Amino acid sequence: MRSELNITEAPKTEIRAENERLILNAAEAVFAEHGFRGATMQMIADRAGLPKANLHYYFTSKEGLYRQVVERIFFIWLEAADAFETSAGPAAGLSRYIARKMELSRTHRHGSKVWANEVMQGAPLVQDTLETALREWTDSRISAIEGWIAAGQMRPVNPRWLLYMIWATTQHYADFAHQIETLNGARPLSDAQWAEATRTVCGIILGGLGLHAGPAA
Amino acid sequence: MRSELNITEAPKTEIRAENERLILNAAEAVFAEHGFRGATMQMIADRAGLPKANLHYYFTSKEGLYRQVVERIFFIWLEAADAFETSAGPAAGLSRYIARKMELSRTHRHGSKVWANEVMQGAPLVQDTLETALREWTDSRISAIEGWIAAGQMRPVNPRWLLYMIWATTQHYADFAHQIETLNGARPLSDAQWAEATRTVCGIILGGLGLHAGPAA
DNA sequence: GTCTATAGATTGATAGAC
DNA sequence: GTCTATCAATCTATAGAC
Repeated sequence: MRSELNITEAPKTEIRAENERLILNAAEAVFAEHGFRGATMQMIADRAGLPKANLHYYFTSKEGLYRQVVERIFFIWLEAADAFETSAGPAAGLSRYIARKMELSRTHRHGSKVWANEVMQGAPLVQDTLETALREWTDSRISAIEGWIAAGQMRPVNPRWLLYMIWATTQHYADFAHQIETLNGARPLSDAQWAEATRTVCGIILGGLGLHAGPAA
Repeated sequence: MRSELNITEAPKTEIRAENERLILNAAEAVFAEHGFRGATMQMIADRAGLPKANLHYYFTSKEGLYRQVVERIFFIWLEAADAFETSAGPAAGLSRYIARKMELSRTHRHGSKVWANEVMQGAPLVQDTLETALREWTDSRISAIEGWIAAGQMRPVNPRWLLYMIWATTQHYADFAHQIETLNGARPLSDAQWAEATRTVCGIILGGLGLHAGPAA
């Protein structure tokens, strides 16, 4: 007595995973452009190609959806943080980190904008993350840079302003992508332009620290 | 037959100017935090300490109010652009421009955020400004920098990525002020910290271009 | 799991007493 | 010039047929 149900394996779970991914991607794009309050569930639904009610079937509320978008971004940020490897010295460590962050600005533009929006609004959601995870990560890298300076491996600068400079410069290519593309004749940056921008950013910062630019990867 | 009216000179005009200023300042702060769609007239009214209806008495619509806020910011941006004086050579020209932009990030945080929000949303309002005024200004400074490079006054880099780097780094101190202050123990940067950050930014960029840092003013 | 219909709250904007 | 009351539109969220 075999029924016609269960023809595919775990159908409900697959549909759920696929739709959640669809909605999360749409939400990321809409939250990126309009911020939390400016975004509407209707915009997100339209972008996902689903009726508005389906969003509330998969996510409890607008804030719950936003929270998951922000969490996803934070894990991507954590992954990029690993590129800041301190064991190979300042030139290699900094240039790998800068290159990785430039890559993320190209591949995860929306995520960067959502983070920027969240911080500009006073971090109502990620305040504890700033105070714990980001603070610890920042302090540990500041110590590493101070070690390099003490060892005479780079010019003495306050590591904090150096880190902010790297964050600002790399994330600018995501957050201000529209301005950059407008000044580029309304076209996205080409592969060659991304590579040159990355090389220029690495070159100026490393040069400013008295280092020779390492391989941009 | 002297009436009790007209005791002060031009009372209506003074009241109008004062209230418009009050509303514009409140609107700039609210638009900075929430973007155009996320901001509400009620929030702006509360911040200005006025009933909501008064906003519509002085400004025709939410969009009209937003437009005036953005225009005010653009004039401030224009003023900063003048600090990029090319006649004194790269070290003086660039360091004065960087110092002026850092100063603006400190004194006009909200304006910078409104601009960032507007660009992140795809510049629905200032698109023509990007294509005309900003493009012309950028092209003229790129030419100036290319002149310095041709004269052997600085290391050869693509001037475009250099300009983006300066914009990104300086505006970061306004747009991400909340993150910076959180990492500073929930306190605003002191005078000394602002000065040191400005010196560090100038030092790294000028050093990366093979220049000696000029006076940070 | 999907989708139409709609409830309940909030929005931009205006009318009209003061 | 100020401010309460209110309208029409839009928002988040849910109910309930399919």
